[in-house]
Amino acid sequence: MAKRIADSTVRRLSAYLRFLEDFESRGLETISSEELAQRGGTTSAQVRKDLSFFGSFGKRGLGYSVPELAGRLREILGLGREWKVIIIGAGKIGAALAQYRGFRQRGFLILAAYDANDAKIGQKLEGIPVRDIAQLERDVKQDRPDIAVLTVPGDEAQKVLDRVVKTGIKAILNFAPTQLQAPADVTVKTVNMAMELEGLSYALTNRE
Amino acid sequence: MAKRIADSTVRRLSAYLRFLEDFESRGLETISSEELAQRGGTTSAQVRKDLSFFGSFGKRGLGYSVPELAGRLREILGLGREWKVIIIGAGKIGAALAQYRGFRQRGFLILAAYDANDAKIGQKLEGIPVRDIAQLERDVKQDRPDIAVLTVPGDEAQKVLDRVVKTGIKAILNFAPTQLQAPADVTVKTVNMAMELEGLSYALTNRE
DNA sequence: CTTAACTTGTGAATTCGTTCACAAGCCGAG
DNA sequence: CTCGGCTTGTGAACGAATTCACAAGTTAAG
Repeated sequence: MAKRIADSTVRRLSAYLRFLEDFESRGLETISSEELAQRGGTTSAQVRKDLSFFGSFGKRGLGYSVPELAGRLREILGLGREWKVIIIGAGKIGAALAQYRGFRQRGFLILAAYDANDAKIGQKLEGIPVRDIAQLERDVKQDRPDIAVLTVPGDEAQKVLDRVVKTGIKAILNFAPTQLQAPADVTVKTVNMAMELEGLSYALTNRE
Repeated sequence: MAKRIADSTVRRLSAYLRFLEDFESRGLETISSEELAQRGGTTSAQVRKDLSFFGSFGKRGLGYSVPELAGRLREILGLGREWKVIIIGAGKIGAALAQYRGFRQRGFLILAAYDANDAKIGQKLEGIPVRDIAQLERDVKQDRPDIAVLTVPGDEAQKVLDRVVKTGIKAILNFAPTQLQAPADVTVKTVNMAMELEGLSYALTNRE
């Protein structure tokens, strides 16, 4: 990939794909950048610019073929294959994620959850086996998961992250409300509810 | 507030506050923008610029007083008061949120959860009462919650949002993987796990 | 009192992302 | 085949956010 693509662009591509799938299921054949923009709360120029980083997929005067563009976006986003996921931390958030249908739907296969709590080890979490965190390294060597989801308490997150990174996993989805340090070749995305809530608090406090 | 503050700035303030609380609990008195920056994965100039939008809180040659800056940030973020929160959708994600300690810790008080499922109504979700969504309007009039958290399926989210907006609630935290339309005076923050996962998929697919 | 070592606060410069504006291409009607 | 209505793709203009760079203030030591 020649140019570095902005994070915001990738997020929008993800949103476009969701609308396209909606359109696809309703049997629509083509869609214009304008229609796509309205659904995504952006502008048609933005949509065209986003897509232009990856090629030219439309037909002037006509718009985009819905199935073709959807296919291209899946390809760009790397959704053409199955990604193997492990969840670390079998608490409430881990459980909520384990049953989240969006994972499987998009090709994310949850292999297992890991925890240090003996009462949980050996149980099932929404059908997914809970294993002893002690066997993490061995399992990773064998199962080769691509993504680790961290749902551990904030004060353990960095330590667990370091351990996960050492196994060679290159993508982390972190739910701990902590800024994590990782090597440059490891991608960490953090979902921080506390931060979002404080953003709402700020908005409520500082409005004209 | 004179100038409009960027979303990214507010998120960083929120991160700075977290570090400051950590420093505070360790009894440290002052901190430099450089130290704050390292913890937050940013630069000292960024830290100073962020703070400069709201005033000048530091002492040249010395740095910032930890307790003072923490207090200022709490004030700026509107964390000096209690915010009343309702959760709409008593599923797994709702349950995970209901038990999340971060809410109470930061002054967010969860009043109730709402659901349409008779089996859930009247139960407790982590100690929080689950009420009939039918009585939403009446309850809001009485309890005056500030924030609504939406944990409903994607295809119902817009409908539920419209209903919530009509009650006069001005701040929404949305967990449905859907782009929502709301009036300009209502702040909507969306936490979209599907989007984050696809961001990871993209990163894994397109690396040098 | 002077000097050296630090650190803030902030205009200026730069980089990054979005929007504008329009030439180029496509389609259908006549 | 030509014209009018549409829509894409993309440089150029713009605007927003980040980084630079340095004067000004603070402290401690001599």
